[in-house]
Amino acid sequence: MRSAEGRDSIVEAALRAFGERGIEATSLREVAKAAGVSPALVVHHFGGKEGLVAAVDEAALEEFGAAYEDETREGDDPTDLLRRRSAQTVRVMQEHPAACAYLGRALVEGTEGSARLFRLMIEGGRAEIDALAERGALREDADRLWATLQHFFLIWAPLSFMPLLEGEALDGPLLDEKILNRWADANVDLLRGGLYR
Amino acid sequence: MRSAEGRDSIVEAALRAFGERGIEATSLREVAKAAGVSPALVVHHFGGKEGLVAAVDEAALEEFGAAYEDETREGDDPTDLLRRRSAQTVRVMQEHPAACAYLGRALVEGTEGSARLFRLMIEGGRAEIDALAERGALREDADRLWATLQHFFLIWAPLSFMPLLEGEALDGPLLDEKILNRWADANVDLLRGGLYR
DNA sequence: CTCACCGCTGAACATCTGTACAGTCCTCGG
DNA sequence: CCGAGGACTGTACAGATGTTCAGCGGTGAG
Repeated sequence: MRSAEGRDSIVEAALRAFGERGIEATSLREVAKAAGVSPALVVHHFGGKEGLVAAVDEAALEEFGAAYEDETREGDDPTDLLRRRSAQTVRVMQEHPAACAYLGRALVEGTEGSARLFRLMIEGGRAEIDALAERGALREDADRLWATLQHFFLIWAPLSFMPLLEGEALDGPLLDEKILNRWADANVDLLRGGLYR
Repeated sequence: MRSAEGRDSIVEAALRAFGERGIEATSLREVAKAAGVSPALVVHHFGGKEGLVAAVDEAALEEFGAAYEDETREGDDPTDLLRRRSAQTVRVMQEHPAACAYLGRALVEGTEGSARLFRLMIEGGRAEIDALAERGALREDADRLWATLQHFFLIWAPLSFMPLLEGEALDGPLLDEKILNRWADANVDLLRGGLYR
């Protein structure tokens, strides 16, 4: 049973195509052609486009989650935690550009997997904020729900707006190392001390 | 010539439908039915779907731009400027929910009008940041390009992620007054002083 | 060997999409 | 009154899309 060969190539091609052109905008036939496979095989393996999207969601989340292993060491000061999380995010995005691009799309197209990702990010982010708050590192008047969402926006909005950014504001690919680092530094600065006096 | 009647009802219906379900996901026939009009009339007036999207872009941008009149008075301190801009945004979003929802969608679906909106927001935001910097209100080490983009994300990401937010994180419509105010306050707090110590 | 199984395909199908076209109704300038 | 023009419609069409189905070929268990 070398079943996985065709299946995996389909998921891989779909991940890439969905991430680049959008999920709804990409047809089964395009995915099949990119995977070097007949459209019927996609249906055979996944039952239809809906099943394909679910499988791609699964694959992207798994890849992302595996890369985003928790490296937190308790006891560090909050600025370090922020910096470490930031560097981690940069690394994940660099090493898994296709999965990140796909998830950025999925978040605004509303797939089921993206809702799961959103819940995970929100719950994890909230927990971390609460932990920082207990250590007295958070402004005591902070709105924790919206603080969590702000973190989420600062991280994911660039991915969802990627075409716009790359076409109108940046001078290169968002997932380029230099740009990614500038972005991450700016986020840390904003979260730590704001922009204005 | 009461030409505008049918035309306007089509644009209005399209704005609403595109904002709710997405542009690509909404067919000409749905728009026509919602406007109480035949699909052929849409083609007659706009030449096709592409033309419709352009017209809706135009209408949304005009509505948004007209509502977002510049009320800046020079000489105020930066915190006031931030608060005023914030209140202004809340007001615009409350009073023009359909246009805002549409623009949020358009930004991630990449219509031509959305690119124009993006450029406007970026240029305007950048100019304001530069002005604040000249008055010494900006952190001197701030990355002004990304600071501009951060402003943009904090304002527009919630609109683009609206279904996700309302389904998973908020306990009501994003464009509700209370929620909108909490959001705006959180943004001002973050931009002024960051979240952490 | 053989037979069931499974990955895989080509062709066909119904449906939905955007669009074209011929023609109807109404209004308005002459 | 009349003719032109434009808002508007019903119908039809070509193409794309997701999906179905009968069948091919190779592989592994009995």
